Amino acid sequence: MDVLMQSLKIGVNEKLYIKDPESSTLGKNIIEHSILMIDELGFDSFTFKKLGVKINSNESSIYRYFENKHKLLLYLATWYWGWVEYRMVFATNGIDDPVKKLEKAVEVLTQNVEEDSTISHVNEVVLNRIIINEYSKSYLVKEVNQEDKDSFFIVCKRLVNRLSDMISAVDQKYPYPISLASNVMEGSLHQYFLKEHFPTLTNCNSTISPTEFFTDLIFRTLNKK
Amino acid sequence: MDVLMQSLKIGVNEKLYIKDPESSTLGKNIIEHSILMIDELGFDSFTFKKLGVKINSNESSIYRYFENKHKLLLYLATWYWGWVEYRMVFATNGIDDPVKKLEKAVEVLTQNVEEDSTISHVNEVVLNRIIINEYSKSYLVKEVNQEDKDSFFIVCKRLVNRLSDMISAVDQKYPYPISLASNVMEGSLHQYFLKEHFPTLTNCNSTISPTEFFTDLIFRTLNKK
DNA sequence: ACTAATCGATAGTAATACTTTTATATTTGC
DNA sequence: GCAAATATAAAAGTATTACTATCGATTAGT
Repeated sequence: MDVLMQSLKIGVNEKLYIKDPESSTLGKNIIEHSILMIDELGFDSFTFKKLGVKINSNESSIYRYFENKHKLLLYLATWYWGWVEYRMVFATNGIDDPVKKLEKAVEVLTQNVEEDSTISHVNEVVLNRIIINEYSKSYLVKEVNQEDKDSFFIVCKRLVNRLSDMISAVDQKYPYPISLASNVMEGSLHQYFLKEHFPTLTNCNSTISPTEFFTDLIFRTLNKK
Repeated sequence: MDVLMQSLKIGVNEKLYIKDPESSTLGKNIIEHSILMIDELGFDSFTFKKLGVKINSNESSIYRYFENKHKLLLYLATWYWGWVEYRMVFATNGIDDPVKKLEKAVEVLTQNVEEDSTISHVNEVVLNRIIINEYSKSYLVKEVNQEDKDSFFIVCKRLVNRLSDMISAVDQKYPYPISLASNVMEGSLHQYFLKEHFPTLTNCNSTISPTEFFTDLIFRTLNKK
């Protein structure tokens, strides 16, 4: 990953936290170890009490940063999509051919986060795993409409819109660009999940990647000029 | 819906319950009102205690039918997919043209459950809403591999395989039939969710249905003979 | 009429998801 | 370099959840 990334700070909606975790050592510790712990225990079994023990801090101190674990998950998800968006914009910037541009965008969005490109305290490889396993839980809640009004999903939405625009740039007549874009985003996470837990429900495996499947799907679907 | 449905009993894996809810009035009450209550409160806020109050029964009595609310959700989901599978097999049976057969299958799988075709105590319209909003939570858990071994997802898997076979029957050379099938199943739920809560992330609305989007997607993707 | 199964009621436990208070550090502003 | 402000740790407390266990009353089957 580019050196530029090391000084990059992904901006996250201020309503998602009480105190900015980037502003202190404890805050960064919370982020770093919550990622590892959610991955280890699963989001449902993860608690602030357990996290407090792990980082030698106190439950009540963590509550000064995040209202609850749901907000923390939203924070991590926003950070993740912000990071993906950055990489997507960076990777597609300057590509003039719409087909190649879309191809690159799909690649960034759907590719496996492999190399441990750890920026500071965020382990992106583990965070990617959390998004695959837990992201749906962040929006499949009764409060989703209010949370959308509070712009908690704005980064993810922007990303889908970017992809949709690139789809339309390839085929202006295609009638469902946004649905295709949201389908690729969500579907990609799902194919990774299937690959791991329900291998009989996907053709993706060690040789065929979700990127291949979705790239093929998109370009079969669109009429290239 | 066919009269035949009225006498139909959808079989559910016996490990999912302690006592068969179909075997008593209380059991049927649990099913009927848990569906309504999960829809109303969301799965996260739903508890056996609240359900007990609603049906004028006792928390501990409900525990005699289901180990916990997670198993109840798995039960409802299995019932739902069994019901969809039945309708899909019924609707596609006897269609010889692979294209028409696939078209029909996609229609059944992705169509909105509208008419209140209430079989006995199960309200399928509301159950469909629950599946859209909560189904992911039934498998996005740490125990998923063990639960898969216990065959909790067998009905859903069979359904995806049926669709995959119909895809291959249309285009034997298409390399990702299972991924396409699982993508349609999961993606369809997701497009309904977006339509309801994130309308800017989907082209589906009151005039364009998820069925249209996915039918179009599949037939653009496949080479018909 | 007897037996087994079913159910409701009550009580109890351990864990969760917080909130509040207080004492102690640490930082920073001057 | 010191006072004031801020941050953190520790402890205690509350309401709710997710169960488990026990017991007596009712009902159902034979």
